[in-house]
Amino acid sequence: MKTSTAASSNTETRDRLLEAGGEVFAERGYRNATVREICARARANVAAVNYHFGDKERLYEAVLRFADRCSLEKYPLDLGLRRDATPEDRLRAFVRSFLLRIFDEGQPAWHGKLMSREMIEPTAALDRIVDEVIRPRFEQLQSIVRDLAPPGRLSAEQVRTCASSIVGQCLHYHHAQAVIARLQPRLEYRPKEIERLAEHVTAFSLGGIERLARGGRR
Amino acid sequence: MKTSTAASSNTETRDRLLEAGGEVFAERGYRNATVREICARARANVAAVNYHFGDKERLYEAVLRFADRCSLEKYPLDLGLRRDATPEDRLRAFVRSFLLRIFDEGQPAWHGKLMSREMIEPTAALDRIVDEVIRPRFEQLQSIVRDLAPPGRLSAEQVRTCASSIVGQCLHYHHAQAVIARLQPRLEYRPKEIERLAEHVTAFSLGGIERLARGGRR
DNA sequence: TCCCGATTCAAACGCTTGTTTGACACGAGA
DNA sequence: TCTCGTGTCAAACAAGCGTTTGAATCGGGA
Repeated sequence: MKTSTAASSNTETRDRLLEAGGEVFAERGYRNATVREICARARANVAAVNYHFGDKERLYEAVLRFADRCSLEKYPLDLGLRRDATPEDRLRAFVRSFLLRIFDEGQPAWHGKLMSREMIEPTAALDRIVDEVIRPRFEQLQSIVRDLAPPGRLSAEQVRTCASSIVGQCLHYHHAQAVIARLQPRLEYRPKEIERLAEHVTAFSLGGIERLARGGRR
Repeated sequence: MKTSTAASSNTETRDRLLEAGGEVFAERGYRNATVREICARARANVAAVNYHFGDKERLYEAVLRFADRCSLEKYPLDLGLRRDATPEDRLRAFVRSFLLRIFDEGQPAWHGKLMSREMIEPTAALDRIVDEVIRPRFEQLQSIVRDLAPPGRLSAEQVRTCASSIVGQCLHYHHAQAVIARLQPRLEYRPKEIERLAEHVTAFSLGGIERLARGGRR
């Protein structure tokens, strides 16, 4: 029966597997995550994944969809801005939201980490993720970039590479954490540092777009 | 005996293992690379790695050192510039060299790929790599950034984050290849495209530094 | 009370991994 | 010619992986 009974300790096993799966997949990536560790964290038997989801891959897909739902609630696509926000504010909000999602340690902390994992170590789920999650956000960023330059000053390719440059900067701080920590010890990613980072990436990118819109070499 | 004999088919097994190891480690990362595939590509027995290097990890270390040596020959630290090159030219040369190393398909094509792997999926070798390879290049980039702004206009932290932004942009095009290919089909990384990419990253970053050096928000 | 479907569990399966083993081949030095 | 060190090889090993199995457990409806 689906109704919660005394047999299941509070939350259903299925839900605990989704939660534990999110954690472990985000930490280790799909391939290096083990079903055994996920089940251990969910306080479930090794066979639980296969019983509830079929196999490891379909658990992963379920985790991704679950993460999407949670994340869209917490970080809506409109970034919580008013319709008449300036392009500059929209860029700032985009970058802030991006960084917060990646470094989030809160409830479903792992959505951003799962996405950034998937970008560098793709699985069979990548096609769907690109279509449903990444492309919409990327289009949104491109439209912000377009609005930041006088009309017609940036080619379609320039808009695209600018957007890539912005995304690349944000992801770098997460991917290369191990290296950055060694290059600059005693750096922590507390909320305050993330705000400074967001401010830096925003300003740096505004400068980059500005210069490209100015055209030519100098 | 070390002297080449009729028994070894042309190049020594040890050398072929280094070469094959470089390829496979660069393609799959340390963990997902298998000794069996490396040995197969090197046309050697499965036991060859353990005989010549002790274990997989020490083969990896040997591959890294080997790659370092090859790479330093092809891409010298001075970037082949004259002493009186402008900071702008030095940045352009740095970015170009960085991208070429990552996308290189030539002889020891895998040095850049190995480094970029190590940054996002560190192994026990990371500490040494940061000290001997990454930190020197990063200091070099920071000094370029400093020279691009009027003296005293950028804080030490700003110089550091600018350098990170530049590195992040370059690495992104490599790490996120799978996603970028889906966002923009029929994109190839031929030498010509890499030059355009280098020009973009350079210009974008010059704009970013410029704006930050100008100070304040706008 | 009995039975049934849903769920959990320990144990095992088949596979891949890195590593070890012992036999074998071969050129050089005595 | 015999011996020895170096290198190669097929085969096996132990450990870890995802998955399967068949029995045990439990509540609710007949």
